Amino acid sequence: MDNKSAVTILASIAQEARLEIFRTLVQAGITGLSAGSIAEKLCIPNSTLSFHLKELSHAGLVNSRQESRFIYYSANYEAMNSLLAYLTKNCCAGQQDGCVDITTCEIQEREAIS
Amino acid sequence: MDNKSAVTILASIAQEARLEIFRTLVQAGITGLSAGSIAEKLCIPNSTLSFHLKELSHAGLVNSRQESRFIYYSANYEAMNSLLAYLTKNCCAGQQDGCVDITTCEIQEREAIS
DNA sequence: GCTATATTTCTATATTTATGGAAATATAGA
DNA sequence: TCTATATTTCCATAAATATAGAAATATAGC
Repeated sequence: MDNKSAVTILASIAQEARLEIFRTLVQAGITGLSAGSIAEKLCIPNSTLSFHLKELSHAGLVNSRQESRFIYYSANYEAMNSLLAYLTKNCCAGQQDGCVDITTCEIQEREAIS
Repeated sequence: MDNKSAVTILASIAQEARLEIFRTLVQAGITGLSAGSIAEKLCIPNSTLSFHLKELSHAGLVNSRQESRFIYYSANYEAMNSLLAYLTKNCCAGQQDGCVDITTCEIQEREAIS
């Protein structure tokens, strides 16, 4: 991850409609949702949604796959992961004085097991 | 955290100069850096830097404090934390199929102890 | 109060971005 | 091939954002 691609990714979700779309996809899981069902769920006109999905795809934050006449969009979790790691990289220069404490599902899972 | 404030925060770092400034502050720790030293370190004209710092402050991503003639800017780790939590909230609808795995310094610390 | 230093505000220009209707382009079943 | 459905592209307009020089505003030491 470098500055430019992080900016592209951040810009892709620095917009109300797109952030809503992205979070919907994050919650939808790897199967994702079709463009039409996103449009319906979030009340976004098709052409506008298409524009936003293109922005998200272009940034690499969402993946898409065709299935019959439908195109399914899904969150790219690896990209999200890389972005968050980039933002917090070398946080506090290695000191632990107030740093981020993110616990997402994989970590919750790991801790539940141990 | 809601959609609007997340967008404000994301927009504040969805710009090359500001992302660089923010990451510099994240790495600088709670003491932060003076406006002048940021300008010098990143080769950004004062007026431009001032504009960007205002954006970051307004979004709540950085704090500032006056110390003699200097103004020190520092990362707001709580705000960063909230943002990352918002982005990954209810990730994969509770399933663990490819989710984010962020481990920042507090977690590293906790794991090093245990 | 004067001077030097630190930072911000003002200003104008250039650039990028968001919106949604209408038309165009796929895809697949009959 | 015809038709219905799904999605994207085209387009024009409106709005927001980035840039940096010059001027203005703090702050502190003498």
